[in-house]
Amino acid sequence: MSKEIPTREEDYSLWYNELVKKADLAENSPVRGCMVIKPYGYSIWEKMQAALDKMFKDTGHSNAYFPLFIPKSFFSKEASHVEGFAKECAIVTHYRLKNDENGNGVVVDPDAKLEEELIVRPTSETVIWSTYKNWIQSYRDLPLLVNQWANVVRWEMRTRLFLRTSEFLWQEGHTAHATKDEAVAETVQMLEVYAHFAEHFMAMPVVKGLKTESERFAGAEDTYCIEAMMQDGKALQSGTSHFLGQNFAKAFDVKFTNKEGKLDLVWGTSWGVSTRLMGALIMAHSDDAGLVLPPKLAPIQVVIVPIFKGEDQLNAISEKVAGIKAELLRKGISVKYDARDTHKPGWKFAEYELKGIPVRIAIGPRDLENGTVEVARRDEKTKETIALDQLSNTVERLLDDIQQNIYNKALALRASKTTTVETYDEFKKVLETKGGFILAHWDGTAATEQKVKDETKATIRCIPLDQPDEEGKCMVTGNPSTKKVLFAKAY
RNA sequence: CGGGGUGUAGCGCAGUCCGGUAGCGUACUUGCAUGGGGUGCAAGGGGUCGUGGGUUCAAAUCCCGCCACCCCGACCA
Repeated sequence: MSKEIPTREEDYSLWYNELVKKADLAENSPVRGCMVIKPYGYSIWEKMQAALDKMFKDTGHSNAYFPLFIPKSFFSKEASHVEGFAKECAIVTHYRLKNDENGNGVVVDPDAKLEEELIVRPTSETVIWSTYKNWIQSYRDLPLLVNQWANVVRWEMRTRLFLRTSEFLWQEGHTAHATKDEAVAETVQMLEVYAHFAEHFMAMPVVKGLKTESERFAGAEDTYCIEAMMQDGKALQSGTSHFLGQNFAKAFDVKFTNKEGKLDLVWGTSWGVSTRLMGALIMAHSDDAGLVLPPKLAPIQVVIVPIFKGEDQLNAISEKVAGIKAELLRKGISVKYDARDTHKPGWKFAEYELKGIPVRIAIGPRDLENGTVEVARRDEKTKETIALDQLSNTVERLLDDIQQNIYNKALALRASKTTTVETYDEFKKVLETKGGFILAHWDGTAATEQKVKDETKATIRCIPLDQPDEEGKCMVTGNPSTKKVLFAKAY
C-alpha cells in the first residue's frame, strides 16, 4: 500500500523517481547530486558489469586502474578537452583538516594548501595518455587495449538518480593504435559491443550513429553513440565510442617508431558506458506496478513464494521446493525461496513485481495435492498452473520468452514513435503532438542544428549509421542534404 | 544565477489565515485472529515543529534575518 508508485500516465518523471526508490535501487545522499546505490540496484549493475567485462575481454582488452586525482596541469594540454570539462570539475585544494579554534567542529587547515591543485577525474584521457607516453616506444607496443572500471565526477547543475548524478560509476576503455584505420575499426567495434549488449542483455533496441560536431566528445575527432528511446518518447544516449585521432598523442607527446623506423604519433580511442544504463533499463521496460527486468540482467530470475497456514504446511512445501530449487539451479537459473512468515503471500507478490523479478512461482497445499505449481510472468502479468514435472522446462522457456518479448515491445514502441518528416512545420507539429524520434533532412550546419534546438528543444541525437544515403533538402533551410538524421528531445 | 514553491514522527501530509503547549495516514513494536494478490482488530513507542532573534502571560501559528531542499530556465554521459 505504501509502496505504490504514481502511474506513468500521471507523471512520468515522478513515476521514475519513485520507482527507483521504492524498488530499492538507489536513494539520494547527503551530498547534493550524489546517490547511494542500494544492494539490489548494485546487483543489477554487477550483472551489467559482468556481461560487458566479458565482452571487453573477448575483444582483447585488459583491465587496469588509473588514479582518481589528476594534476591540474594535465588539463591544460588538450584545448577542446579542457573547454568541455572545465565547467564541471571538482577540485582538491587542501590535504588536511584541523579543529576550529572557536570550537565549531573541523575546518580546512589553511596551512595545508596543495602546491598544485588536483582535479577529481571527470574522465581519464589526460592521466592515461600521460602514462601511455611511457608505455609506448615501438609499433611492437601497439595496440594497447585497456579498460578501467571507475567512478568519475562531473559537477552537474541538475541531477536525477542514475540518469545524471555528480558522481557516477562507469567503464572507460582507452586504446592506442599504430594506424588510423585500426583506431577507427576499434571505435566501431566497441560501438557494436555496446549495441549488442543493449539489445541482447538489456532487451533495449538502439540506434547506432555518429554525433554531430556540437554533440561530440571534447577532444574527439568522431563520436559514435547508441541512442535508445524511453517509454515517454525521449531519447537517452546510452553509450559512446570516440575516435580520438592523434589529439591526445599530440597533447601528451605519445610517439612510436614505426616499421620504417620513423617516429609517428599514436592514434587513440576511448569508449564508455555508465550507471546511466540503469536509468535506461528502468525506463525502457518498467510499468505502473514496478520494475520489469530482462532475465539476463535480473539478479534473481525466479522467486518462489510458499502459501501456507502453520508450520506443518510450510515444512511440507519447503521440502518440495528444495527439489524444485535444485533443479532450476542446475539449469543455471537463479532462484530465491522466500519462506518468511513475516509477510503474507499477497504482499510478497506485490513486492517482487515492484522489483521486477521475471518469474514467480507460488506453491501451496492445493498444489502439493495436485502435483502442480502456479507460474506467473512479470512482463505480461499473467499466470498459469502447470504440472510440477514440467516446471523447469517451462521456466527455462519462459525466461527466454520474456527476454524476447520485452525487446519486441520496446522495438514496437520505438517504431510507433518514430516519424519521418519533410518540412519544418511538420517537424514541429509531430514533436508537439507525438514526440519520439523524428527523421529529417539537415543541411549539416551547426547553425541550423542550433536553431532547431532553440526553437523546439529537440536536438540531433545522431546521424544514424544504418540510414541510407538519399538526396534531399534540409527541412529548415532547403539546402541540399544527403542523409536524414535523427532528432529528439533527450534526457 | 533568474522565476516559483516547501521545511511539523522513518516516509507522506493536516494544523499557520484567526496564538492556548501537536495531530492524521503509513511504517515500527506487542498480542490475538488471518493466510491462493499489499489481512483485520486491539494496545503501544516515536516529534529541539529547518534555524537565530523579536512581539506576547503564552508562538508550529505573528514580525525580521539566515539556512536547506524541490520544481521551471542556462550546462550535461
